[in-house]
Amino acid sequence: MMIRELIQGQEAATQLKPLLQNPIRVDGSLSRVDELVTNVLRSFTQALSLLSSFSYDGETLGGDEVAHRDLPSSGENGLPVVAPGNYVPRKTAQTWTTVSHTTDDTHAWRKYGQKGILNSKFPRGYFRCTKKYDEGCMATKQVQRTQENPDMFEITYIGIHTCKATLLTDTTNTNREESYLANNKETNHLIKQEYYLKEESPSDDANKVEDHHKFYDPIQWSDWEDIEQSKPNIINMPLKLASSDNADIVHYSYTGSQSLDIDFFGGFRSF
DNA sequence: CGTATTTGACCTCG
DNA sequence: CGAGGTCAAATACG
Repeated sequence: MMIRELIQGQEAATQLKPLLQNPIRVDGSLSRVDELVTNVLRSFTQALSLLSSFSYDGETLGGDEVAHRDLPSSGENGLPVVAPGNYVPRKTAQTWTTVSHTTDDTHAWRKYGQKGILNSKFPRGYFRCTKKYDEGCMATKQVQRTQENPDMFEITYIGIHTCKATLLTDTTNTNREESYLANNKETNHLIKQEYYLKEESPSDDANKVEDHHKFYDPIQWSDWEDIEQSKPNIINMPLKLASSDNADIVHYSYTGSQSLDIDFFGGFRSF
């Protein structure tokens, strides 16, 4: 699978090269370039993800079973130690946490577990990307209601999405988790209604794209610029949803794969 | 009837 | 051993 990804990326880059060398741009070549660049990036991301997590479930790389125990954990700089003849299971997944009043984030998640957490009032829900088996996307998230403010969720994202972005698509299955994690179902119901209302509100075609953008991505692009270089891929950062009455996206933290820790607070206000 | 959720058992790691 | 994470059979959903 990893080889396939790399070959795809190589092919895209091969097709890209003449397009960039040719000074004469025929129409449509720009979007073609964009498409190819996207493919190249996607292939790299996917391949890297596979590389760093391939023995996570023991079934990748030809299904050779790799024992999880009795292996060196990890060397300095967090990189896996590769013993001769051994593939070392390593989960060096990027992780970031947000606190928000919604759990929606435009990706399709599937719940696979829930646990009571010691000293925590509320259970923690475990979600994986619905495309785990279609596209091998290993992204995961954990959702837990905060003690202090029960209608806020602390959401921890683990691993980047390697599946095709589901931005601006299907929203029917993505927020069911709310109903379950909810103490106050009415509140979530209201939020959900607002969510749909806003989504359907664009008046005319001219404003449609911008309306969507404003709604789905109320965090301004520039807010992320400072940490741009530390992130694996801006596409994979959580896109937040916020209703216009609330400015409650409170806290972001990010942990890169090279033990680069960033922790900062933002008071992002959504118009 | 296919897909998502629920939930207790199971697994892993400290 | 126990806390947290995952699996999977049963069940609910649409």
